[in-house]
Amino acid sequence: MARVRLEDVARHAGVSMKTVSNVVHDFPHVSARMRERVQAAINELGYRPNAMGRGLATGRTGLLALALADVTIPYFAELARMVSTHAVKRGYRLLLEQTDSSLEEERAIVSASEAGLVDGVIFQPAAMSSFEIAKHRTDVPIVLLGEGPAPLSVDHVMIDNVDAATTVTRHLAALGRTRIGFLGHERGRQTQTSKVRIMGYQLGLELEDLPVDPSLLVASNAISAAAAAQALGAALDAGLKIDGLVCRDDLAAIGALRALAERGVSVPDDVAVTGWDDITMASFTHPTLTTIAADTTALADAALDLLEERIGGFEGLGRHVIVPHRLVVRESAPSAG
Amino acid sequence: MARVRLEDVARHAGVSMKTVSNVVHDFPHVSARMRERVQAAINELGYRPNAMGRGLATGRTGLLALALADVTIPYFAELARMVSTHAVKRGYRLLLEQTDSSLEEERAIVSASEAGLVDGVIFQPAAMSSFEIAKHRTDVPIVLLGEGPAPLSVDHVMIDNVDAATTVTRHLAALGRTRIGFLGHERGRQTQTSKVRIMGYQLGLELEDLPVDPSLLVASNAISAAAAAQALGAALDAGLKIDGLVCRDDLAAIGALRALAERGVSVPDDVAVTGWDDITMASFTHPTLTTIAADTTALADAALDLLEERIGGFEGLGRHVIVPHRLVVRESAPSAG
DNA sequence: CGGAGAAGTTACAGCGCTGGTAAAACAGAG
DNA sequence: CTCTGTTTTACCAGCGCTGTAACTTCTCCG
Repeated sequence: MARVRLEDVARHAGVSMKTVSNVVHDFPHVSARMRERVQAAINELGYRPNAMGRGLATGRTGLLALALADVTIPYFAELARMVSTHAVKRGYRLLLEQTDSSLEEERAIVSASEAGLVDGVIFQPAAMSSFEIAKHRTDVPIVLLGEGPAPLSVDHVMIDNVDAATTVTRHLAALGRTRIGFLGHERGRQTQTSKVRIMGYQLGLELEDLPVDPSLLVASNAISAAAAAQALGAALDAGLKIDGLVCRDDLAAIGALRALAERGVSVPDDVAVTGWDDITMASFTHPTLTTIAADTTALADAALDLLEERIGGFEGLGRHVIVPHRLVVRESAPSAG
Repeated sequence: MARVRLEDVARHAGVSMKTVSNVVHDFPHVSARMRERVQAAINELGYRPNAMGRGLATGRTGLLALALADVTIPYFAELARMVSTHAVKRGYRLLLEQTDSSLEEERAIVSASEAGLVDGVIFQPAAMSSFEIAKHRTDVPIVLLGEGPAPLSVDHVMIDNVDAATTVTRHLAALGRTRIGFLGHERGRQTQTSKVRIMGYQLGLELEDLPVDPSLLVASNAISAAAAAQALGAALDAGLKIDGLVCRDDLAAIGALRALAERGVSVPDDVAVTGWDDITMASFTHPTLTTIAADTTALADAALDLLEERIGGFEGLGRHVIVPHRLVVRESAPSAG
């Protein structure tokens, strides 16, 4: 089973390499008889085109990189699935890169120490600033995802986080909640995601004439249910009084449910809770989670659209695409009335 | 910012291409002065080695494919994370391929219509039989994951599923449960995973002198909490009586918790429930899940070890590696006594 | 101070494929 | 039966890099 090359097929079929190449790619201007003859040779020899050879010759690899913090974060897993599925439909395959939100890893993604491997990059930054992205960026086409900063020259797809956070906060207010907390942002330096969501939360409070009280903000040590449960538990034990809770993401909300349950606090009666992302699990928590759902299909599609245009040679300024989101109401914060 | 090639650097530094290549790869036998001079040229020109070129020349790409059904299934997400992390440590990057358990997609993975793109494949089959794998397989190094069938010629890493299922079943029996059900296998044609877990479940029942009753097996329409909840709910409503429940995986267990909660059945008092996989969420369900935890670090490492040997040229028969697992006891099925 | 051996550097031939273009084959018209 | 116009096929030059082997320059010892 030695490696079979294009040339071997050509010789075997008694035609030129280019003709075989044309057959492989289903190019026009190949007579039916010729096509048949070549195909027979291909099958007979078990020929498999070599992606590297083609890649070198065409300058394309058909690979896209998807860079995100951690695939085990359910939202990212769902994002990866969406992007992968849609990418495959468009003839690309997906390279998975995890950054663990580390600045160093993110820099490596953006500055692409190796050229030619991927045709484009879809990147959800967590640590890098807009300035850093602009500074380290090479000329590999890239599309940014999420609420992070985007340099003017880079395409960007996101949902309107401030609006969503405002919506969710007002939803709690409509339930008559007046001491509405926020859970799950980072202690210390915050990701842009946390910042804009807190911004929307505050705006919601203001619109409802509720006091904005910094002591209602409960930071967490990590993006995980465990860290959120621990953080909220500690805050409650220290005397925090709330009757509503906006969580930065569903994982934080799940942690909150746990911390509240352990302390005999009823959800939603004593405290109404909302999540963010509408991960699959949000329908299976106890109680089920009211949450913000981004349209991830539209997100993946938009990102790929922009990226393909860049790959195709578009060189204009960065485009910013806002993708729809909606509030999914479940048990943890039911509708008013 | 035109593309800079190795040759450009060589010319700029006044040396041969090979010397530049040696510097890039930190090869020995390059004098410090030379190294410095070349490095300066590299920096000055902003040279990035081209992966395709190197790939063609060396026959290696540094890419591995990880093929699994669906990354949004939490166990697979955790697997992907592990494999990716360990692969990166070894100098590889990971291509993510989702098969959705479809026979066609799985065949495409195994028969690799394109050569040269990945150095090896790690594949968790769901639909393909051992015979099919052997039949479609090309000579790309491959390692199989999971309890599925493996042809004699192919390497394989798994945990001892029968033993684990027996353990978990006996754990429930030790709690005094006598009507122990099984939830979450496929309706109709079952995956090998389901088969071996049911096998271990039955063995456990037999060892405990409990009756093996087919009506205690509750099949589900999909690997998801929703499908499992629906299936168990229907069974309960139809009169199924159980006091213990072995679930095929944590998702099924989460669905079971939901179905039971909705019917006012207390877990673990009325029904003790166990999951499988120890996904992160298993610590945050209500109640928390007793479950089987595979050593995924060992799994990823073993798979990569085998694969690297194959990539290195090993051509012996398929090796089978069993990786450890353990029972993690939490609230849904606490320890006896 | 000459020569053997080590250290450092270079030239060159591909790796497998495709794009552009030249050449050949063929068909139709006069 | 020749000539033009079109379709089909073949040739060639790389794409960017590395492995091999050969060459040049040092270094050290007798």
